[in-house]
Amino acid sequence: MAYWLVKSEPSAYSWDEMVKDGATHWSGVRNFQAANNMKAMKKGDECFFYHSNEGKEIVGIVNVAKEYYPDPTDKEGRFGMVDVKAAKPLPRPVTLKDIKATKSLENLALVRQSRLSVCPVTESEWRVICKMGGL
DNA sequence: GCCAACGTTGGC
DNA sequence: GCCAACGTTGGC
Repeated sequence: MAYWLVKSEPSAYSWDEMVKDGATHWSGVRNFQAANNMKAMKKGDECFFYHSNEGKEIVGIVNVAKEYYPDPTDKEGRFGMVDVKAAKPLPRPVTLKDIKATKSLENLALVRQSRLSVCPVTESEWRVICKMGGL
């Protein structure tokens, strides 16, 4: 079991929409590093759902429902996507500010590489954030 | 709205 | 294969 963090701008696709849809195609990623991370995802892996730009907080958890396959929105055919389904919300959203103030999360990929839209989370980081989020 | 960081593109 | 120019992301 591996852990990840995926970002979305609420104005583009928010957690509320994610919950309403139940499941969605995580399409539109056009960054090789992010795509490589998606390639490494296995069915059942858990991902934090992070709101960038507005909110700047982790609001929920989604599961990988389908592993990496071609993204039909990429005409070049170079990138792929995964399917994710909504799992559960965090009782208390964990903000970027909280994360930055937490010593054990200083190496979180989200903090170190703020532009990477799909990044890995270690098991210990996962546990720390879950605890902060009230799970 | 600004700007820093960084990935990508394209000329050489 | 290097590197400058450019575009985009995302925090502030």
